[in-house]
Amino acid sequence: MELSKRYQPAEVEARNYRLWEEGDYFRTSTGVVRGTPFSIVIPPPNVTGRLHMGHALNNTLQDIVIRYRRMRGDAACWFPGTDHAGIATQNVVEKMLAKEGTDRHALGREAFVERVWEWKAKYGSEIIEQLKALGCSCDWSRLRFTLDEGLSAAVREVFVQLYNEGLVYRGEYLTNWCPRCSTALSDLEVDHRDVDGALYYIRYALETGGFVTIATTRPETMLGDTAVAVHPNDERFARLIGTAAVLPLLGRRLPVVGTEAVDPAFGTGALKVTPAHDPVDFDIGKAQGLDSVNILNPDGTLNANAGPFAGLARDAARKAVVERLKAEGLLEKVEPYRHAVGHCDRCDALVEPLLSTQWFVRMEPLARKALQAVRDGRIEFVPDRWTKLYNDWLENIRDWCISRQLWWGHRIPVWYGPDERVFVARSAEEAAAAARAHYGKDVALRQDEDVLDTWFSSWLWPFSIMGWPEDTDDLKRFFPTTFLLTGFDILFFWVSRMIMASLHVMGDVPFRTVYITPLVVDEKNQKMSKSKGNSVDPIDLIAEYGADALRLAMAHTTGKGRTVRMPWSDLAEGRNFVNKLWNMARFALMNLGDERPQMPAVVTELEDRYILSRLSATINVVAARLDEYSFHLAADALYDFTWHDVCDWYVEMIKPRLASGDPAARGVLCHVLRETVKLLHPFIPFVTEEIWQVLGERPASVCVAHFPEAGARDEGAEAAMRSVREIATAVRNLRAELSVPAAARLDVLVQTSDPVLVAALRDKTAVLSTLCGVQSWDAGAHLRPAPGSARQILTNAEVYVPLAEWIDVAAETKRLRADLAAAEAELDKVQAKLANEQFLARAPEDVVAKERGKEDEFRQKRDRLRANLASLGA
RNA sequence: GGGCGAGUAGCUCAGUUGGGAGAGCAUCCGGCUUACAUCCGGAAGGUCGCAGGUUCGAGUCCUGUCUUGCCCA
Repeated sequence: MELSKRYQPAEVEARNYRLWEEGDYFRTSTGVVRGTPFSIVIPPPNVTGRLHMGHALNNTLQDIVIRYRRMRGDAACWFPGTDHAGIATQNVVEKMLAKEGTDRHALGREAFVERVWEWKAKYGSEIIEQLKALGCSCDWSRLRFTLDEGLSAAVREVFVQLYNEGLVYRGEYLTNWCPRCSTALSDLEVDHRDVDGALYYIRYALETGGFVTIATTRPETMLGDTAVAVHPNDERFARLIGTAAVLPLLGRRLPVVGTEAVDPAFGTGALKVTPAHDPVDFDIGKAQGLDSVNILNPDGTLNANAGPFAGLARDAARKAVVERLKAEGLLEKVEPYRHAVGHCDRCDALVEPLLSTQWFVRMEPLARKALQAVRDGRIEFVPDRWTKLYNDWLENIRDWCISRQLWWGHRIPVWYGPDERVFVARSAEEAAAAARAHYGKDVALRQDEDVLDTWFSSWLWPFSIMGWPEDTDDLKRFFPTTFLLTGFDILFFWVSRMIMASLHVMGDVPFRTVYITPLVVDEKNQKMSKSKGNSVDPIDLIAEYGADALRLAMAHTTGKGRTVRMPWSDLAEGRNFVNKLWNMARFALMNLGDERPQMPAVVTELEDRYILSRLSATINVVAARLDEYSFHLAADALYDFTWHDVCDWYVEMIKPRLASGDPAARGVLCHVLRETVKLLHPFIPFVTEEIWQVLGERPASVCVAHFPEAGARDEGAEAAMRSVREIATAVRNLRAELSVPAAARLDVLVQTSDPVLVAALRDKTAVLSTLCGVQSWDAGAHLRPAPGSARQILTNAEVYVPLAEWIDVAAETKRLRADLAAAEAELDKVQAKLANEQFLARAPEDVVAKERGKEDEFRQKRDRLRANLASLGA
């Protein structure tokens, strides 16, 4: 058998993913009912997207869970798919058109949408391929896209249902408008950031004479002012209420109104009111019955209402307005001012509050059910601190603006009659029929031009992906899903909304457990993003370290914090670990040849008993940690077991037995390798599959093998091994401290009254000799060290090595004195505790007993050290 | 302004109901020992941010405070 000395991930990964696909192992049948259903729906990545570190993290963890469940015998199904991502995708294709020197308007709607589909056909599967490169074991036969016909039908169905229930409505409200994307946005899609701006103080003449000064951060919006507001209790201004001011530059008459919405402490205490362009002003306008003057075109330039400023872009308009005010002596002063400004989530353009007619979802009734589902435990967040954020958001929820002035997405299923009467229907035919019934004849209907917010399809994902509104086998079997894993950045966007939609539409939760992953950040704790230039391409990492290494790094860094640092050192560590495992397998196979020996009927050798006990312990730990989604702890346990227990001690200890062809050692080694490979498979699927294939095990792929079952622990063997390891370490330590040449063979004398240790040492003499470079051992209760022996004092034993030629008595004395000081300090601590009557009275018995045990140990060690110092003449 | 994280070895972080401070990397020393130098053996390194409190006992619980990050307004 020819196995490379170093593990070569690239070739192995491609070959084994092919093996999985050809074996159809990830496909979960609905026909044959086997195992408990365990389902996950993938957070659908954007079709335009490429894999980023967040995906690498999330999908690794999901894959670990699903592979683990599959091996446990559950009917594990991971539903994959992609999201049409309205704005993002449209932006990408528009950019492409711009390069061609054209734009979507020149193309027209139909041709444009056609182009996007072409684009999707060409590039939309890239991210799927990248998920495969990561090793994701999704059931690809169930791959869906949010714009598929079935999922679109779900969108229309829900829209119609909610409309009929009065939960979807149309109205003219102030919405967030992105002039660059030229569409309305929901509140969630606006990113508020503090920016350095200015506060402009502007004088508004009063009809009664004099003027009032107002302060604003957006002077150009004055063109849309329809009032001036002051606080009714503000002595400075109260008398003005009921009078009027004159809007500078345009001369519009502005009533002065009183409202408690004004903060007298901000600016001058007088507020300009622009109902069409500010949320606070909008509310004031409604309450006071003020006019609204919209001064913006959809592209962000000023419209005819801006008078002489019409046609200017926003920033140009601001400059022009400020210049004119200055020229007319109406600009009192300008102060630097830092304030939060809304930016478009997608393109980073400044968002404008704009009065427009949009479709909304009434959220409060949906939110109530969603809160209840988490409150009564039908849905659980891990870590559970996210519950609070979820509750806070839902308790203060605002209606959701769902219409988007885009072409790429689900067209709003609303048709208008000649008299603008609204027909909400699942299809044009259904709308036409409704219109016919209403008008008594066929009329031409016009469908709403807008599309729905992408999230309006994503929030149906857990059931639309299973074929709803059809009544499918998948829905019966896998809905509600078991587990959802995603980042906290879409807790509101997606997770909460799925819960709301599912409870309302399906009458059940969409999933039972939500695991919220940390966010991957860079060395400076900054969020990774392409625009910042600090993002890392996981595909590059896979090329450099291998997919398994990346996965192990992801699992290993995932604690319970809110962020994880880009795990550079874990990547190398993961690569090394995979290579270590690979070489362990290589070594085993070199020894086993073509045989796959059985375990011995009775396991007698200490190290065999030990490794089997450790294997059982590790199986239990890994299963328990995975069941509670503590990925890092599971990874730690695997790492320790494989590297230290198996490679460092077990394999080293059985080398002599393997050399002599001992069947027990061969059988146990084969068993341990097989079980370790299965145990590791969910984390590092590629290398474990490769080893599985070389082993020629059944079943034909490790991904459908049974997860290991823990046997009984053997505490005696574990304890004996601990002692033996301690002795070996003591000898090695002496060699290193005294710079004994590697080739020198030592004679070692272990004085101990522990019969188990004596027996173990006598039993393992040969092995220990190899491990520590020893030629002769003597162990017993009443041994006397030869003069000039170096010594290591352990709790239950003294290790003596005659090393007259390397020993420096002064140095030896110094070392022992340091050990003595440490032992005495520990003893003092324990004795102080035991002298404390409160402690004896109040601490639990087992704790007191443990302290007494420690006192005994430390005293023994101290006495041994004192005696040894005395014998050195110190 | 409100909320939520994080502050433990030089670095990155573990530390599961309060009961002997850990790992990896980096450093230093010694080794190409026949699976692996992506390796093996050994060592050094910490008043657990600070100040109080609860407790027989606090890295762990409570209060305050500082530093830092994120979310919401």
